Amino acid sequence: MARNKLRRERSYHHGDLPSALIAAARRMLEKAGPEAISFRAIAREAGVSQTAPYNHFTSKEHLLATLATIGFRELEASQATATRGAGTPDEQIDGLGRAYVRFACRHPQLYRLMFGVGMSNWRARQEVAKAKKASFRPLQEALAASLMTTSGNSAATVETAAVAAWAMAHGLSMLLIDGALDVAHNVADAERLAARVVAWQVAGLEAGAKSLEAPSAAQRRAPLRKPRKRK
Amino acid sequence: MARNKLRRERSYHHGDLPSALIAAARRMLEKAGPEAISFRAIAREAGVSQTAPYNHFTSKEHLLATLATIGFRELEASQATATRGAGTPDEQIDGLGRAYVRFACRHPQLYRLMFGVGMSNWRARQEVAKAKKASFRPLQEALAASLMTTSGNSAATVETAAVAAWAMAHGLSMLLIDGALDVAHNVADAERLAARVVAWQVAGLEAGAKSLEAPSAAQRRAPLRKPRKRK
DNA sequence: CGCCAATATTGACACTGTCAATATAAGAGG
DNA sequence: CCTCTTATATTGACAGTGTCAATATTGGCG
Repeated sequence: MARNKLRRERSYHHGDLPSALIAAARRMLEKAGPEAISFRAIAREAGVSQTAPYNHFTSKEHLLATLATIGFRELEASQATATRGAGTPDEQIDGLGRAYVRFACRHPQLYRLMFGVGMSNWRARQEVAKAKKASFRPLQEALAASLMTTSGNSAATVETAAVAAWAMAHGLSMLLIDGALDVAHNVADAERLAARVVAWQVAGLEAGAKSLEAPSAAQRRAPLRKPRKRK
Repeated sequence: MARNKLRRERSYHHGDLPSALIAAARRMLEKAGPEAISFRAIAREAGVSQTAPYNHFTSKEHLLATLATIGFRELEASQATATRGAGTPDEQIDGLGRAYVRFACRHPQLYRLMFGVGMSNWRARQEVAKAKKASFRPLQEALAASLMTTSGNSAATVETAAVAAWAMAHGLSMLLIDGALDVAHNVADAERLAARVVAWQVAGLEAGAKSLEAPSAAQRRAPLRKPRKRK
């Protein structure tokens, strides 16, 4: 095995088929959507014949999963740059949220793919899941920082806040991509709306935390863990 | 045309193929997922041969779109029953949000389909979009009621709140269905988490509204409509 | 150089969505 | 009752798909 050599320059039969394949896949993806993408067409686009890709990807699913993983890595990178140089945790959260939605709107088909791949293969699914969680971590951390500084909040509360933030960003992205919101027709509209929604979310952070910390009716109705049945 | 007669009982060749087809499609959907569903397999399941469905649906996409529309109608119905008898607007919002996520978790594949159908056909796409918006209206209205009673909020603020709420519910549903949240492994966990997140959201409503009404830094940075350029 | 393993191709199979041509039968009109 | 129209269902076909088995090619190591 001389994999390290293969990766360098165009040397073998094709040179670097894996990269060429995912590049082709990506190009076709943004053009025609995830459903219309065909393994054979990818191979054609890369200039090799139908079954050549099977030397590098075990299946079409595998290729798409790698592409999805790459997408998550890029999202993570864009999240990382969004926090760089930002000031207060709340400002960071604001920036992260806007950057998240912006990424989704800039690469709508890729974003769809990232959350749409149905992985029958266990290993591939796991890898995508890992990248997914990693891309979410920056927001999670900023949230934790914000909620820790304001007042002592339980880990469960912080976690709930993180889930809420992610759900918000993800849901908004999806609705925007789907064109379900007739408030936003173009990317600029989408970003403006995202900014408003994110600001909304940030403003409500403290109140939400307080409501969960001081067990209210809703909290009692739905604890994070089922309360031990008392005899 | 004697359509009204046809619809009654099993009379024609098959009886009521359209219903049988969507029933079959639905059955296979929840079992194997949206990607694995095949037009021919649906026909087989319904006991007719490959091309019989083309007398009732112009394409596979058309069939799936009608199924998605049905899904949205059911979601709308479940939302409607969730508000019935509830008290304050905030309690209604709480119930609506929980019911929304519950629906998604109970019919994960259908929910995926509802937001996943890529409609190349214009007419079908429009119909699905209409049902989609209708299913969202209950939450929208409860939100408007809540924000109107507490204090006079602008229409834009109410709209932003509605979008935020929908995004939250949708995003949380999607993340739960995808298994992206390792906090929730089963449906019960999911519902508990949903309740917490929704409660969070409701608690933050007022603060969010206030932040948007009193133009803050974020608001000035991102108005709903681009401010007229002043000379 | 010669060989081996990694890489690519060819051919095939079962499947898919969809179309054209054909067969069937239910209900309307005589 | 017997046609005839018209909606419905079937057969056969075509191009395209994902994937496998068998075969060919070729780069680099010994």
